Amino acid sequence: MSKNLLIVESPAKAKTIEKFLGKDFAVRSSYGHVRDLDKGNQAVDVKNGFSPKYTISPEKHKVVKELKDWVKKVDEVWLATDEDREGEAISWHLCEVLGLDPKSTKRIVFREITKPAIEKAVQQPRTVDLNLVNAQQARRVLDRLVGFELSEILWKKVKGKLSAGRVQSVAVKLVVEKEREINSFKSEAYFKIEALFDVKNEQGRTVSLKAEGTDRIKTEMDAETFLKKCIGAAYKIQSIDVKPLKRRPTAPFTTSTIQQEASRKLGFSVNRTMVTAQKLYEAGFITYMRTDSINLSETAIASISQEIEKLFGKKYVEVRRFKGKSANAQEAHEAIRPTYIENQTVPGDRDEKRLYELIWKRTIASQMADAELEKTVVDIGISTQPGVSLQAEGEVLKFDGFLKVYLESNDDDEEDEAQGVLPPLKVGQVLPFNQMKATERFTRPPSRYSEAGLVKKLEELGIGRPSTYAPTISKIMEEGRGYVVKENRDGAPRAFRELTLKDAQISKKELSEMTGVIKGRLFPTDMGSTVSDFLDQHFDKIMDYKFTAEIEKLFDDIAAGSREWTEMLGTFYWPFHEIVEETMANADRPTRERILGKEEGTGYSVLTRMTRLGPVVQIGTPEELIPGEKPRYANLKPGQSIETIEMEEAMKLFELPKILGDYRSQEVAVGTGRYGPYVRFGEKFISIPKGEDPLSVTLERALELIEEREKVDAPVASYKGFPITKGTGRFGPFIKWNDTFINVPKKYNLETLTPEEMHELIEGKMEKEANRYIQNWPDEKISIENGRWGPFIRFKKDMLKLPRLDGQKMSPEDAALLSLEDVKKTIEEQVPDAFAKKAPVKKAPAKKAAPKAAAAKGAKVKK
DNA sequence: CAGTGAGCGAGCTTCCGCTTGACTT
Repeated sequence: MSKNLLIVESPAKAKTIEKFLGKDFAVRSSYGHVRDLDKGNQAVDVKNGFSPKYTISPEKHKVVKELKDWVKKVDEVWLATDEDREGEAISWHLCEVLGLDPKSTKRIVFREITKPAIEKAVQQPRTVDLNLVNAQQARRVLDRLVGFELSEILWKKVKGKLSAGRVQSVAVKLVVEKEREINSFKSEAYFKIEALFDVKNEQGRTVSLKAEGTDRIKTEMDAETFLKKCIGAAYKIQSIDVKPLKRRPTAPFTTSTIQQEASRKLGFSVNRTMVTAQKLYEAGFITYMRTDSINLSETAIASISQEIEKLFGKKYVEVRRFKGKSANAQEAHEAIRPTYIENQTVPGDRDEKRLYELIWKRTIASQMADAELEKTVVDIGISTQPGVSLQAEGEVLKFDGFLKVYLESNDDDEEDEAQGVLPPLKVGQVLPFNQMKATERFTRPPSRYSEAGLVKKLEELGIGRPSTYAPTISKIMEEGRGYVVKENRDGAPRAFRELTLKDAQISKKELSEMTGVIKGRLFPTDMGSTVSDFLDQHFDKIMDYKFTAEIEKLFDDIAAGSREWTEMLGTFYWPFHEIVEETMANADRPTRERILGKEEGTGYSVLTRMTRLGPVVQIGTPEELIPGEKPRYANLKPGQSIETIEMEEAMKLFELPKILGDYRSQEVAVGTGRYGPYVRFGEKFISIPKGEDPLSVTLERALELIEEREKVDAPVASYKGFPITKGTGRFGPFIKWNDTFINVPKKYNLETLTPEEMHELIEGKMEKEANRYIQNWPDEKISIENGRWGPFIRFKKDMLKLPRLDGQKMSPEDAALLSLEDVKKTIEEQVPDAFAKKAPVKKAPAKKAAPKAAAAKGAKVKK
């Protein structure tokens, strides 16, 4: 029987430490916080010194019970939660819950999970630092008060279920402000000079030497003048400047930097990065992944150096100890690194392998020598234009150092052409001219945040913690909340001019390039900018980027014992609360009206407006309309914003949907919906091909589309009673059966496909999915399938349980016999409203008001 | 894949930080 119980936060950590400490210690985990403020609105008694009401989190009851049992069994309990504010609080909450005395229970800390570090920690126990605990309580209570009171204002003034908080609201504001910066950015055109000379290289072959003008030229006329002056000029090398250059590796990963690099190099979302890292951590391959520290343990540094020496040789080793510089770092852990640096790869899925490789390389590189380069700048004079020169640049890698394994990538895809080696050149050398170009370029607006880019910015501002970066990003993009959306945008072609001087002739060309292609960047929605502006207007202090940093200083004072936590809360809360009350009572609902113009014919105003249901364009105001007439509304389409939409675009929203006519006594209409422009034929929707303007679709064209579709939908054969259809889609020719698309391999001809061949294809596909397929109801998106643990119901994208037979799980055979009705009933038990076409809107007449409700009604005073 | 759009009504929603839950492809 163990004499000691040691409690840490993470179960994976517990496992490792148990090995280090031997059989006198049982090591268990708290799984993070075990208690939190009560869920409801009464958890903080503001009038009573902000006294907080804590409860054990429902999902932690089991953990707490197990820990209690352990406490009874052992002689001594050691609290070994993380060495930061939250960790200290967890220890204190554990004392409270487990009935331990915080003044005498042993508290130990270590920043690295290594045997010496833990043995040393056990030699130096202290007790729980109540000042630090109070700093955490202040943080927790402040976040609750700010979050709930701001959210409640939004419910009243904007829309229910919205949320606001110290972290998320600032994150949204960053995205909103970036968008405004981009919208107000005026791109300027300029001309860039690039000349090519014919020079001999070391092997005597003629190669091109590229040189660029040092200044931007403003207009086409100036560019032409420049080129004209160059006709017949001599180009002589005036100077050659050779400079040694060093590049040093970046620090090992933190949560924020791994998110950025995995985003740039692997295209991972921050969530995918964290999920993958968690798996690697649980498997014991990497150290803890939620960290703000760039520090490596001494044992790690030693083994990394050894590994580098083994792999690349001694001269590649350079021991580095990185110093943290992030605003709000608490550094309770190490940087993210492989636990065993000898493992260059690990088992696991593709994501795990790739992320691990990235971590391994970054860690190795961080302890490697600088890369040494030699940068050459050649200055070339133009005989006809004294004072003006061209520059050629070259870079030679003298020693690769850490570049042997790792190069950090850049977020902004600036044209960072690799500069190569220059041919041999001498000062005074005259260069044979080949050609010169003046190309039109454009200044670029700032780029929108990627998920990881936003995390980086938040970290710089000291807002949020490693464990919350990914959840915060998800939160502001959440369905229903939708302050921010991640989007791709197709680019648009842009014309640019190019002037070329060759053989003493100047020629002009107009070319085209794609511009504005966007992949996975964050855009604010109109709800996002509305809420952000509203909060900014009334709560500028909390929306200030410096707010967190300022209160962090006060939390530090509390932690140092020089400030009382409830006093700090009082100083903050009461003025804040006064603004809350004032805003609740008097602030206008933000409608964000913007007049776009007058409608032709009626003369009614056309304006944008924010409604409870989202952003709209409205025609006609109550003052203009004749009594009984209602304003007309149109919803904005994805990608449009009430902030930027203009008259012409706005009026188009009212042109669709449009009825084109009748065909076979069914209505034919054209419109544009959530999934893009469509032609509707009776109940059937047919997508209009990409690039075709729905407004230009005539009845004739619509019938074409309908017939095309009918050809695809017309059954050409059947299998097991279900029709087979065929067509050509995005991925080539297919046949479709029972809602399943089956690709037609090249050896078949789609046109002449026989029913037998189709059956062959279907059976082939089914064989592949034999394990999955049992029964399928195509129209209902319901199927019964066979999973690893037996049969289950797939309903849309959900996987649901099957009913039990005599308390037993159903066999696949039994499951296959179920009728659609039985299955639907089972689904309804698990997913309420699963088959409700539309939620019943009309409610039963209001119940008699309960006395309490009546009192509340009377108490509410309208401004 | 359209229509709703104001405000009320009754009772719901909401914060930030720590952790890993878990029955399925």
